[in-house]
Amino acid sequence: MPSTTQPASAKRKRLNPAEREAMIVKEAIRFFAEIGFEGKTRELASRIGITQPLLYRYFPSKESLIERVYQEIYMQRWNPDWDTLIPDRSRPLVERLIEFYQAYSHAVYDYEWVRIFLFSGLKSGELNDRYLSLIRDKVLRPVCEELRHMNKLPSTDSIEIKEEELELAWGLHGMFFYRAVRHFAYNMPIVANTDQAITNDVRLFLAGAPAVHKDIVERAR
Amino acid sequence: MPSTTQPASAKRKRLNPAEREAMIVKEAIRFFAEIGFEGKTRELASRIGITQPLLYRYFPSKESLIERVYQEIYMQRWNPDWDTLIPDRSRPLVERLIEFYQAYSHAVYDYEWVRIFLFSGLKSGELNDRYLSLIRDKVLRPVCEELRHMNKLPSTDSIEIKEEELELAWGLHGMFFYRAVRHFAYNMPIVANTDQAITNDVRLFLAGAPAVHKDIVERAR
DNA sequence: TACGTAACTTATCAGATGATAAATAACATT
DNA sequence: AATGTTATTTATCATCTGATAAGTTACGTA
Repeated sequence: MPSTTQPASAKRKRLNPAEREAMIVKEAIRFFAEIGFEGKTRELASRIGITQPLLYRYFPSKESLIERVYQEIYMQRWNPDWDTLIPDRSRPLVERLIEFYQAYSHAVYDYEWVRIFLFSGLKSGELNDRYLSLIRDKVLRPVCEELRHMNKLPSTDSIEIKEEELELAWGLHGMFFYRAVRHFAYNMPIVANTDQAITNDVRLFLAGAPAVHKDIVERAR
Repeated sequence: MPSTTQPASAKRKRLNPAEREAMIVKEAIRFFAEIGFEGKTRELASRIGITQPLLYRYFPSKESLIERVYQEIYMQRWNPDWDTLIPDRSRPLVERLIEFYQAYSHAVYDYEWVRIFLFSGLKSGELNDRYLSLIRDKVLRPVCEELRHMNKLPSTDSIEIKEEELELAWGLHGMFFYRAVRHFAYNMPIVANTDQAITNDVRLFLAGAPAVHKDIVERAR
C-alpha cells in the first residue's frame, strides 16, 4: 500500500518549474509505458516523489498529461537524414536498407516508444495514423520504387504502386517491428545481435522480392 | 451516461445458468477486446442487458472473469491437423507453408483474438509465453528444419537450430502477424486479398532464405 | 535577517468502482 | 391456481480516483 505522503527523510525540495515539469513528463512516459494509460495519478506522483495534487499545477488534467506524453514520444523519432538515404542510387540497395533499418532500430527498439505506441493504438489509433503515414511515405513507398528499379520493372510514374506491392514492403517492416513487439510487449528475450538480425532480414527480403514482385506489378494492369 | 437500470420495455428474463454464463463470457470477450481489461463491470453488464451485481453470481470477481476470457480465447486456436502439415515432405515446402499460414490466418486474423493477445501481453505476458512456445515448437522450428532440408544444409540433429536461424523464421511470422496488428490494433484497412498477401510473403521468404541461411548455419560452428 | 512569492503539501470533495446483502419476480412443479 | 426455487434486481458499502481549495514552507531578494 503506497502512501500518499513522503518519507520523512526526503525533505521538501523546490525545483524551478521547467525542471519539475521535465521530471514529471519523463516519469509519466515511463509510468504509462509500463502500466498503460489507466495508471493512477497517485501512483505516478509517488514514483516522482511528489504529491498527487502537484501534478495539477503543471497539467490541468490527466488527459492533458497523456497528450504531452504522446507529443514527447512521437517527436524526433525521425532523423531527416533518412529522407535521402533510401533513394540514393549511388549505393547498392541492400547497403542502404541495412543502414536505414539499423539506424532506425536505434531510435525505435525502445521500451517506452514501442509500448506507448501499442497502447495508443489499442486505445484510439488516432495518433498512430499520422506516424504510419510517415512510414508509408518515407520508407515503404521509396522501398517499392527502389525495388522496381532493381528488378527492372516499370517506374512508379508509369504504373502506380499497387496495394499488394506496398503490402510486400509492409512485410519487411513487419519482420523489423514484430521483433520489438515480441521483446517489449510479450517480454521475450531479444536476439543477441540485433544488427545481424536486421542484416539477415534485409538480405532475405531483397533476395526474395524478385520472385514475387514482377507478378504483382503485372497483375496491376 | 449509461444507466444501471434496464429500459422498461425490456422485461426481466430468466435464463438457465449455462446460457447466461455463455452470454456473459461472449460479451466479456468482445468488451475487453475493445476497451482493455480496465473496462468497468457496470458498462459490461449494461451491454449484456443485465445488472452489474448479476455478474457476481456467475463469477466471484472481475479477475476471475478475465481469467475465463483468457481461457476461452486461447482454447482451440490450434488445429491438430497443422502438426503434420509443415513437416510433410511429400509436397513442396512453398505449398505447405502457404496452406498453413492461410489456414492459420482464418483462426487468428480476428479482432478479439489479436487485441486480447496484445492487451494480455502488455499487462503481464504470462499467458503469451505459453502460446508463443507453441508457435516456436510447432511452426518456427519445423520451418527451420524444412529450410535446412530445402537448402541442402546439415540436419538439425547434427547442428542444432541457432538463435539467429530461429530469428529468421520469426521474420516470416512477423510479416504475417504484423498485418493483424496493423489492422486490429492500429485500425488500418486490411489488404484486399489476404490469401494473396500471405502467398506473396511465403514465396518471398522461401526465395530469399537461401541467400542468408547458409551463412547463418556456418556461423554456428 | 526580514519578507514576499510561489512551489509544494494537507485536507477534502464528488463521482466512480468492485463487491455484498436483501428484496423481487419468473418459471417449473404440483 | 398455489407454491417453492432461484435467477435477477434494487439498495448500499468501502474504497478508489481525478480534481480543487486552502494552508505551509523553501528560497530569492532587499
